[in-house]
Amino acid sequence: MRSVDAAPEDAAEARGPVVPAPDGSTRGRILDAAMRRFARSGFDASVRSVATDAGVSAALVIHHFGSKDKLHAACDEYVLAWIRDVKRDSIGRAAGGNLLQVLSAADQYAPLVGYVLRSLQAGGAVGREFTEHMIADAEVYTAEAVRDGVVRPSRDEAARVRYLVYSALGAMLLSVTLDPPQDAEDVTAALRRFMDELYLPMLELFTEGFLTTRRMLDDYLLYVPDPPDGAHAPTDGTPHHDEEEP
Amino acid sequence: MRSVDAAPEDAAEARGPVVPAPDGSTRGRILDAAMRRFARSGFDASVRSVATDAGVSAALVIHHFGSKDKLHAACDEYVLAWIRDVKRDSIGRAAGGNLLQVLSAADQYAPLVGYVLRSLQAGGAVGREFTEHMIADAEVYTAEAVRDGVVRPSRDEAARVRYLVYSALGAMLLSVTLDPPQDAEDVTAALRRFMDELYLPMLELFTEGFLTTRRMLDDYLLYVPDPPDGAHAPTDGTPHHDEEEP
DNA sequence: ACCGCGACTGAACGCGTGTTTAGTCTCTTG
DNA sequence: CAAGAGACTAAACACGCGTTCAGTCGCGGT
Repeated sequence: MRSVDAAPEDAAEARGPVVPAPDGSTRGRILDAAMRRFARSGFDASVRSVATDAGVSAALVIHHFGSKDKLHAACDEYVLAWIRDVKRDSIGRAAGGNLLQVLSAADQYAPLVGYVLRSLQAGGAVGREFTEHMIADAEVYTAEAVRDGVVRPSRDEAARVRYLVYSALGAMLLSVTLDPPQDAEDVTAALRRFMDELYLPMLELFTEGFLTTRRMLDDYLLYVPDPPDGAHAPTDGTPHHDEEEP
Repeated sequence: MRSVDAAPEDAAEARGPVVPAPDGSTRGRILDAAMRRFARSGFDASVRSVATDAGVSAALVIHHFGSKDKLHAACDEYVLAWIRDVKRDSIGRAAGGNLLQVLSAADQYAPLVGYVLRSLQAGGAVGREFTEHMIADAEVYTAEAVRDGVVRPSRDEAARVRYLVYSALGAMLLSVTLDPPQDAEDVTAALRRFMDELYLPMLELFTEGFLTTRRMLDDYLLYVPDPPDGAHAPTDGTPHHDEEEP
């Protein structure tokens, strides 16, 4: 039931889905249409609209999925399975915590990306789970990077990872929300444009930092003595109030 | 149906109290109720619900504002005027680009904060304008800070400011979206909690950076020769290629 | 050949929505 | 006082929504 369906897909639809493709069944067609419609128009899209997209009646959608909520849940599951597949197929490339970037690089994943963003926007299950997965992955990768000496250790690794993921994801979400692609079509292009613009300042910040003085950090460490992880005491950065600076 | 532009509006706007409080008029009460309802329940809240909140009939809401869209627009204007007031009264404190933090410190601004977040979430006019104002302010403040030597200069100041604002705002938005306060009431508490958790990694990143090596930045600068601001050449860092690690 | 069953549909139901209508009440004004 | 104007409301209207209903079609099993 994977990608066995070959003939009709190739001709009609531009590219056969690489991954958990809906089988040829009508139910699968409806599920796929629903996922794309939700990605494009948000979860307020009507059942009738996805029915039209799938070329069936609205009643049939309910017949197969029971209710709109269950259709939504089925889409969530479908998308999560798809994401799991993509991640398994591209381990390493999706490192660094920028899975969305990897996804937006290939247009075939456009509906996936759109769906994830819609779910993040609406606070749905997919958004939550996607975020937590990214945090979990990023924890592993940054731990490796710290061990290899290419990333500085943090006084609270978990908090840092969470901060980084929230910042990156949130910035993307905000960008496409405030300045949505007028084609309402591919968010991937918008995401790429966003990253082209903002990659340099991110890199700058990551390698050179932002502040020239340690004062704010030291003051904070003095004020709040113990971060959750007691392993790294604030003793490594000797808190003294002076500006070490050229 | 014509009564949209009324006289009392002029009076209220001209006086401009500390907070653009709604005058005693029924119209003002409706406007205030609508703003709070939209902040709490999003812009899908029904006209009838804000009418109930204001203690009037739904028809009267339409009678005073013409339509739901115009009510929404009036709320936007109302909130923007309020924000302008707050900013004028707390110049300096709202520096650094963390106006939302300042706002969430005082519970009296809870509906304001909620409204702004809802507008950011929905991509509304208030969200857009709020973001652009924050970027404009942050540009001024970081320019000062760079001149004073407490913040490192950037190869593209405008892009950096935009990146910082989008990251900060986006992270907050994502946080309250994915993990909304179950009371559906004060987002300010959620925002404070969010900042308590993530202030340390932010400070760490800003003073110490994230990467230990300049390789990624130098590679990028080599690959993309000229950032919009041609002032700072990438000559300061010597790019060298050794082993590869993302 | 018949039966049954699932896919499938057009039409309708019930509900909530934004908005309109017609009317009442209260005040101001000539 | 009469008349008008505006604040205000209950009721209704038109519409889109998710869902249900009754029925048709086609196909596999006995």
